[in-house]
Amino acid sequence: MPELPEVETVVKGLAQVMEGRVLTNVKANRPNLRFPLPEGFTTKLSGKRVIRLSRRAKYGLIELEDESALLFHLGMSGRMRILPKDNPIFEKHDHIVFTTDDGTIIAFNDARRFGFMDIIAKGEAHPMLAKLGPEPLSNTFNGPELAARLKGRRSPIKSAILDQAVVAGVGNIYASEALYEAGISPKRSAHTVEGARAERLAGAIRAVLTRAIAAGGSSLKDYVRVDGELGYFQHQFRVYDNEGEACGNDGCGEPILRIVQSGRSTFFCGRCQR
DNA sequence: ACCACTACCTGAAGGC
DNA sequence: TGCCTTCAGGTAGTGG
Repeated sequence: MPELPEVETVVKGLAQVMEGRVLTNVKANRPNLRFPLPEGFTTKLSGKRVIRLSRRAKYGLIELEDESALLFHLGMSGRMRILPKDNPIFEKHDHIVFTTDDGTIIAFNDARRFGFMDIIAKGEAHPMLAKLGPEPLSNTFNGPELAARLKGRRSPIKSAILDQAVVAGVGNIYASEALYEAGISPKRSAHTVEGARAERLAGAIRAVLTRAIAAGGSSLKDYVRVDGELGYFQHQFRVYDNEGEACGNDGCGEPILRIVQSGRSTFFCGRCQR
């Protein structure tokens, strides 16, 4: 589920309850998520003060006072839940539980366990962050930057923008949404997206992600829902999961199509996207 | 280097 | 009611 906007919303929500607080207790209810938890996971975190929360691509970072950091990825089904202090109710798949010095309990819940966590030591770079492409919301991300990374690629553009080395943080939903907004067919060969077309796609990626983050921030009270769920809000998708619905572009109305590319669903308008 | 495919794991939804 | 199949928003690893 979580793509860049969801992770951003989760990070903002976690910041509200974690920043400046000490992790008085960290509990792992199992030894592994997608990967084994690192040696000494809970003891390396316990007693440390959280300095700030940040995000890179779809990764969240909990930065600690000793300049180490907890890196987390939500995978497909990962959620962060802030439990009510007076009556914390745990659920199935609450794998990692954090307690802060003001008694707040945060549970990482992940049914499918495609998510993972790791600890980055002071001064080290994490290998999973090393290969990432540009942040789509940074001011260095633009048409020429995108075109340069698509150069020589013969795969469909939809598959190419799912590659985190091309642009970091776009997932299956926003790939379809951005291509629709840019009027580019998901089947178009990636290397033909250059010049004005690449500029349009870079702008569409930025716009779609920005809108999704805004929807998270405005429909959640400061990113934390009353039930404690972070980052999951009502999306308004224009094509994703809308197979057969009428295209909403002025004067179109063609049914939205669904195809499979690299084993993943793609939704698009066969008339508006070329 | 690139690209398609598989594996990882659980749960929800649909067909019968 | 239950059994079976298919699908799900991610990414590392493999082999062509």
